[in-house]
Amino acid sequence: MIDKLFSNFDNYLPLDAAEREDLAGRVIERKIKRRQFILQENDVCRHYTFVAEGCFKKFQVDDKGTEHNLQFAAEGDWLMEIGSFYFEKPSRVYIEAIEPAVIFQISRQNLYHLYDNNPKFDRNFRVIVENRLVETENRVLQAISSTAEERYLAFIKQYPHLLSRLPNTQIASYLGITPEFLSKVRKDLLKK
Amino acid sequence: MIDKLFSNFDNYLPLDAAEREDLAGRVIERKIKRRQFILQENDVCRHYTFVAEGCFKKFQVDDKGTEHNLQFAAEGDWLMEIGSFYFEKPSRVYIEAIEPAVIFQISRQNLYHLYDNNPKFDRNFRVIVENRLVETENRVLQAISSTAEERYLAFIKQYPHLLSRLPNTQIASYLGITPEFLSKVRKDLLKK
DNA sequence: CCCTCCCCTTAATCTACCTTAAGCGTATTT
DNA sequence: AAATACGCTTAAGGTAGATTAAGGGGAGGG
Repeated sequence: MIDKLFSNFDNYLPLDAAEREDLAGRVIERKIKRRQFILQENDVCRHYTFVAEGCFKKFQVDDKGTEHNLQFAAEGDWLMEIGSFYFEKPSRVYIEAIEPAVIFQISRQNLYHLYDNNPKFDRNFRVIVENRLVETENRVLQAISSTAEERYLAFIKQYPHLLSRLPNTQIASYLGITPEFLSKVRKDLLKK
Repeated sequence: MIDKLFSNFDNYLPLDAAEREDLAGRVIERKIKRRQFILQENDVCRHYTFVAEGCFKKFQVDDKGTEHNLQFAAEGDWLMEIGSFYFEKPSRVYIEAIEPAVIFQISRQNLYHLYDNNPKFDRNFRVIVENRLVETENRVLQAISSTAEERYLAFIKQYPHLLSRLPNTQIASYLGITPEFLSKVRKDLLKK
């Protein structure tokens, strides 16, 4: 299972045998049940999480109790609350498993160890964060400039593998609309 | 003027004399006029930009020709199109000066040189990107969960120094609403 | 295997926000 | 100093999307 973690780095700067060993000694493998939380509001986010199997949602809850999905993460994705992780501040988000999952987690201490001892890790984790930033800026743009229908079509295009695995209520929350309205959007699209 | 660049790093890991010298030799100082572009759509973003004086907007233009502001950057802020910069892809955004400005720019090559030769730069630029990510995720959350009035109030709170310097049309574009509706929001707030 | 809790959908009413159009004041340019 | 462009506002009418309420189907957990 840890091979999935290793091969994730092949997308960036691949790891050699020694680096894989170093990494393997610094991550913890965990099995997570459906609906289990790996981060709750007000807790400090103490790990970078790599998803080897399963699917998570990262979301915030407003004063009315409504959830707002900020990110989905499935196999091969990284997941963290970056502000909480680096500054050890209480998290404002929850991270919850949507499916049974297997993850690898690395602590801040161990991550810094990797950064300090090998520039390749440094570069790799930089690119991981940069990719998240690109994705997130795209979302801001879509949110301020596109209709719900356009955003739904963009979601389908960008995350086809998630479409069949997520209930529409979760997708609606991600798109920033109500499940009822997503239902209407989907119906209107079928007519076309 | 370059002292503003140096002292920006005091927010993270401060630079010593040798590091300042190294950095100074690798940045270019430029004076930018009002309405001048430092990045246009389809050009590759070749620099990280530090704003020492003045103010910029980073925006995207949709098919109807409408501008959508993704970021404002004033004194002490960093500015780049990260996807274009690292992957040398054509930019989808414009960066334009709203006021006459003085900036320092560093090329990818020189930035990598700093990364490779001193972990402190590495760490500093990582934090700069991480902070952008935190800010951008906040914006996504606001966009999908708050009303225009709430977003306007949050903007005032987060960027009070920008409020008096930006025309309301630009703020409206940042908030994802029309100038006419922002005008109404402001009127309604005054009544309260 | 049953029960309960999700999840999806439809439809009516309501509201936040957009569009268009027009008028006015103040910078910027010539 | 005139000309022009730009920014702010108001208001009427229109649309995207929220809210509320209700019913039916399917899956997970006991």
